[in-house]
Amino acid sequence: MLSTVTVFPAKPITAITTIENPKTLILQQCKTSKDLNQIHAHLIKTRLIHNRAVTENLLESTAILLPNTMDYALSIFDNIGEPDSSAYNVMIRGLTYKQSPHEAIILFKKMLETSVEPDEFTFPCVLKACSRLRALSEGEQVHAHILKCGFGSVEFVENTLIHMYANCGRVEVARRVFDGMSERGVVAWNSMFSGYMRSGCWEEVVKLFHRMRELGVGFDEVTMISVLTSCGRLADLELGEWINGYIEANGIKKSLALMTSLVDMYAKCGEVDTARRLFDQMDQRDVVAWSAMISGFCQANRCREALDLFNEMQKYNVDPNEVTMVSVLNACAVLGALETGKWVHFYIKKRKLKLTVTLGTALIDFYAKCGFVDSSIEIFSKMASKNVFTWTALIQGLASNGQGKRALEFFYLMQEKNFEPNDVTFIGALAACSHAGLVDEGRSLFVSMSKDFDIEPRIEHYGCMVDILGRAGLIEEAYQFIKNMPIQPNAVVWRTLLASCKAHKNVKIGEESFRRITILEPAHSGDYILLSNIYASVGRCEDALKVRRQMREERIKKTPGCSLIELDGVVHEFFSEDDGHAHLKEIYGGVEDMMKQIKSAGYVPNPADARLDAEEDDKEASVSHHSEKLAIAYGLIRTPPGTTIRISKNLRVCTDCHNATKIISKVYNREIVVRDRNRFHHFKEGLCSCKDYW
DNA sequence: TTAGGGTTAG
Repeated sequence: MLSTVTVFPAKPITAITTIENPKTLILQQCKTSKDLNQIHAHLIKTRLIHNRAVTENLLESTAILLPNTMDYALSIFDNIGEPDSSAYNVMIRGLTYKQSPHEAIILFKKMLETSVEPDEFTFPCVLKACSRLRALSEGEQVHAHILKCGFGSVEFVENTLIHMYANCGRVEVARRVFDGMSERGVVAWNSMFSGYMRSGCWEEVVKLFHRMRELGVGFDEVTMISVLTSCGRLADLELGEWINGYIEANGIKKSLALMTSLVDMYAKCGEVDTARRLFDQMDQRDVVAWSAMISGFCQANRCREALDLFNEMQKYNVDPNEVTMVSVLNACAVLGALETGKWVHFYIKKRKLKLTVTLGTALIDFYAKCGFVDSSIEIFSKMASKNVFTWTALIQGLASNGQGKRALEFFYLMQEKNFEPNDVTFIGALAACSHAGLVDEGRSLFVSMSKDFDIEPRIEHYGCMVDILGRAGLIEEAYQFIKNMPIQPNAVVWRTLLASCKAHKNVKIGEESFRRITILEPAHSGDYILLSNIYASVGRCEDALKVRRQMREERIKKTPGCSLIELDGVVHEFFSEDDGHAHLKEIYGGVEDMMKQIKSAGYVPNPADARLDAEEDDKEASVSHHSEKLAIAYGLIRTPPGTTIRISKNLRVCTDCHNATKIISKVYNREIVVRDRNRFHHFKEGLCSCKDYW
């Protein structure tokens, strides 16, 4: 402190003994560079600066202990006549952590050039610099020096080598170093775990942990955190619970990080309620803990609870960060919670959160899933760094918003920019072809993915191809394509063909597709309806009704239909026959009345549904649910001008909502967004901007 | 020197 410094010159020369002891050094008490200046001046005046121990302590204080004094440290260093390895170590360490790992490596080179022998403390510092820069070739050269200097068996050095190789993406080399160690402490094991985790080799973590246990090596909290994280990724509940049991049995204190890994493990293993119980038990919860729980709900497809928890987090005054927002945006995208998502975007800008690759990608995905693909493109163009996920999210977003050609433009552009498409990118590109009706392009992409990109087509890719051919009306070709598939077609593939048969009125192949579906899995209600609609579309109304009757006789369970409507930033879920939102109906009038109004506005259900309407007792297969949704939408449309009505539907084929939205638009002449599974349709004046429509 | 939460499809 300054008071100490002011009395310092008055002290007799015996003060040197204090100064020479690095641990009790006054220098360490410096808080600002001004304090440092005064001491430095005094050292020069008293010639103590020529004492090596004193100078090195001054250097350590400047380079490591104080912030923003690296340039000062460099000037001191440059004035040391012949710096020894300790002086170099201090500077390399300081540069690595505070200023520039790059300069740290340059300094290490200078050290070798001036023939200063590195010691065992030099290498961990310089390796850390290589790690931070992911400078593999420099790291390898340092490794060579380590061997040359005979420090290859120093555990401390070996641990850092493992870390360096793993961080540079060479986890297999890290493993070789690990295997070659004569003695492995728990840190070596933990470094290896962390290396595998960084490369996403979760199985290897678990395997290595079992090996650790076989060898009877003791493990610590860091080990458990790594293993729990891996259990979550692998959905290995058994091992996760074993660790939890171990913690309980040994009375280990659960730190914040350990608790968070437990919450994360349970949530990722599907035990979200257990995770929530643990989360509620935590006596302190930081942003990581909250984020883990929020993402847990998202991954369990409980997005409403994710958003509720996000609101609760704000009540606890915990500030969300980039990672939190990724999960929140994910939930908003699934729920179609446009207002909430927009608020998140606003918050990111206001709080100047870093637009990381992941966060940017989540934003792109969110806007695209809500049908605002222009906002997706805007974010995409603003992102400083992108990866294959970013490009894929945009391509998929464009494809599912009816902009197939534009999606393909980005698909080719990404390759020009040297981003290699992956298997998911191809799903997006093939979907783009299917929506844009680009059959030949789809065919050649399908061939190219295995030939040029070495990606083995999976069932999803085959499904996309069937969709491309089927939508284009090439039903027979699509059928032959399925029959010639080298892998077993699943119900989804046949269902895709069935839907094409409905669109193109192909009874024969439609019947065959339906038969195949029933062999593979019990047919869904939607399959019966598709088949029934195929019959109805060619005028075979008796057969259409027969299918509906069969459906009822076989008691085919219909998944409860669900609509999501966002009103004033709150997402309301409506289930078929559910009366939970009676208050909304009260506000906007009775459902029955609305039905009448909709019908009087000219709603004409398609022929098969019209017949079903007549069958009063057939509630399961009736159109009433869908009409109810429309009625609610009809009510909500009386919100102020400019309000976008957002209906999300999961069950019906688009023809229904197409008819329906026509009516609403006709009456109110407003833009309406209708969501069909993961695709949004914008309707203006009754016309959908998305050309991809059954 | 080691440790907790995140993105594309289906």
